[in-house]
Amino acid sequence: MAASMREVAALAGVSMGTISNVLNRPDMVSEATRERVEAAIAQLGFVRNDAARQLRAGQSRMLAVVVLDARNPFFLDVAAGAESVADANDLLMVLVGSGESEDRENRQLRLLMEQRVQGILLSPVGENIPMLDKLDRQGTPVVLLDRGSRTPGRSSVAVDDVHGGHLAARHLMDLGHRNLVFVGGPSSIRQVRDRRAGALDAVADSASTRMSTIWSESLSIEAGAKAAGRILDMTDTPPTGAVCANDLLALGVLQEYIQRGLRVPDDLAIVGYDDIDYAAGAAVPLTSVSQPRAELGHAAAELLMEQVNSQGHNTFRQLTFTPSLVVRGSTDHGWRGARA
Amino acid sequence: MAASMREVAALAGVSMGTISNVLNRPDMVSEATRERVEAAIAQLGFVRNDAARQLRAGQSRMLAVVVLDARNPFFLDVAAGAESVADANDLLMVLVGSGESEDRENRQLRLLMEQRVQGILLSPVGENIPMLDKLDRQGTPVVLLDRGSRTPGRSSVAVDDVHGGHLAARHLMDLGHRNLVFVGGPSSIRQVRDRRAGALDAVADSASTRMSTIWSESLSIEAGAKAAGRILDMTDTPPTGAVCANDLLALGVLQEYIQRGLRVPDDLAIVGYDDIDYAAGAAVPLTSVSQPRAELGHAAAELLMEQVNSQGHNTFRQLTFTPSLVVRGSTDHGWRGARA
DNA sequence: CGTGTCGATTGAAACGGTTCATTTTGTCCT
DNA sequence: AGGACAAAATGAACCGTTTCAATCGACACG
Repeated sequence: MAASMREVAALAGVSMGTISNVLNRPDMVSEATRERVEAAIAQLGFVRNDAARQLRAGQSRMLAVVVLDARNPFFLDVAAGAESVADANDLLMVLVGSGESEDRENRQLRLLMEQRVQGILLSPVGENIPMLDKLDRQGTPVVLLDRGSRTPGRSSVAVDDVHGGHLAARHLMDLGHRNLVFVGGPSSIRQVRDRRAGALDAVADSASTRMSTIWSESLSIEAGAKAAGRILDMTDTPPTGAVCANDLLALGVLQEYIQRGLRVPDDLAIVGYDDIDYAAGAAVPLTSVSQPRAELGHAAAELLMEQVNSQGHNTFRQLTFTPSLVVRGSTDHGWRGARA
Repeated sequence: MAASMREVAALAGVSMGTISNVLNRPDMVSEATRERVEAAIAQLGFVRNDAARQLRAGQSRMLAVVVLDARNPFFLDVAAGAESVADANDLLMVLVGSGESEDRENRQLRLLMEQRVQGILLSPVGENIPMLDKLDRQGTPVVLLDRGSRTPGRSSVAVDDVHGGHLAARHLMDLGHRNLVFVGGPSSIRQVRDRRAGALDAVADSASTRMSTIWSESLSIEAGAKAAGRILDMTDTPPTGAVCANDLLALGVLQEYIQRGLRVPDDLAIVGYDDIDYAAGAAVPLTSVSQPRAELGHAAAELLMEQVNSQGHNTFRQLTFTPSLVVRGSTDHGWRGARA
């Protein structure tokens, strides 16, 4: 059913080599021949078989982004950043979600390895990834996303989560809050630990400021709503400001407060993390620590292409981005947002 | 660098055919040989080259989902439904976002065609897709997502948007609203037109009910906020209920109302469409028309596998799902949601 | 001891492109 | 007309796997 190069060659009355030249180095072919070949291609509806091409070339024209949670808007924005690089190199960028399961992640990485993808941008589920060794032996470049890598033989792109946590807590302290609470979890996630550490660090600057921690089960809206209930139970020293490990948690806390007729930021000032689009769109727009999402993806993809192109003597690099704070209504009572 | 089957065969002291059998039909080889081969595979870190495999087999082990907007939670849920089918068939499901650009869609479809993917689930940007002809000629199965197809020679999975629109308007009418407004756009999008038509149909049942339309530029939160301003400008016959073409618009309207100190549903009852997770998480949880998102993806993937497996005499089918209404606080004042 | 059977293994031919050394064609100059 | 040289086109080897007819070895039976 699918026409092959051989048939195109027969129809156009040329050799297969010429067809290949028309496809890959058009200027090496005379005008007349090229037109004849192109007509034949159109007539037969020929589509180049990339399997055969990559069998010879040794690698495919795909770049894969494997993320922890394909539904988290943060990762989607990161992927969008990577896509611009893929476009520029005429590669197909493909998004694969591991759905927080290590088994799935392994299976998907295996399949991608078998595809001989050009490279993988990986935001891993767990701390140590046995599959990485296999990928290395196989020669598939990998760049770690959103996680600093300790090993020098690997490129990674990350955001300084400690600094981000610091910014969030500092902002609340600058507004006069002296009794803070950190909402996040599970503690097995590195990002959560780092952000908390940063906040604690900021709090340590002021002798009069305290920060407690509420460990949530996950990083979802529901977990945030539950956490709000536990904040309200802290009647002896009620917090006036909350630092949340991500925006979904923050949205959950916000929702629960409003549901109970309380006011934000009057009763509780809330800072989120990631600055996802839904943060600005909340009923009380969320102050959030903003990560350069697209730039993150872009930089990671660039590092990947660097590895792809520098066969042999790779230069690995660890990039760290700096987050910034976006102030909105959930902390600043007088805030009037600019509307796009 | 990457070990090939030939090397494994040499190390294990068997022929390539045997290696292939160990990989694909393990029970055809003797225990002793299999163990020897497996040891060799492990030692060399051999990974099967799918390019060569698919060159022989004629198709790859990938299934692609190409969606209009990879950031819309609705499509992500649909993709998750399709993924379960991919898993069951040991296929790699891959998500590709066309970012609402027809050029990109074309480019990506071309690259996928070259990959000889098993099939494509497509939620197209425009109304007519020239690339479909090429895919057909090439023999790549395609199932249209979220859009009924008029042509009998093609499978599709869609939701009855007219019915959904009807449900939304009917619900508001049942609550006593007699002055409605539909918010949606651009009108070039089929889903928007169908949902509006359904709502108009419901309104036609009651002589005392009216519905006007506000055409928005896009289906985003920002567009919803703008639309809210225009609703508030309708001072002669102020609407008391709004039917929105999707949840993002509804969230925008909601946000703007609350921002201005108005109350939902008291000042305006709002119905959204899609029932994305953020709908339930809004400050005033959104009543929404719920589509069976995961089932949609699941069914579409099943239809695709059907086409893949029934070489030759394909039986195409057009499936239509029925949406349902989920009532929450944005229309029902007395609503007290169950919290998970 | 020959013969038949059956499971395990082999070896070589595909699959559809790309590549590159080689041959053919075309042009220009003397 | 002949020779030199560049441009254009050729054709066969190669990439790594799968497949299948052919072969091998072991064992049972007459």
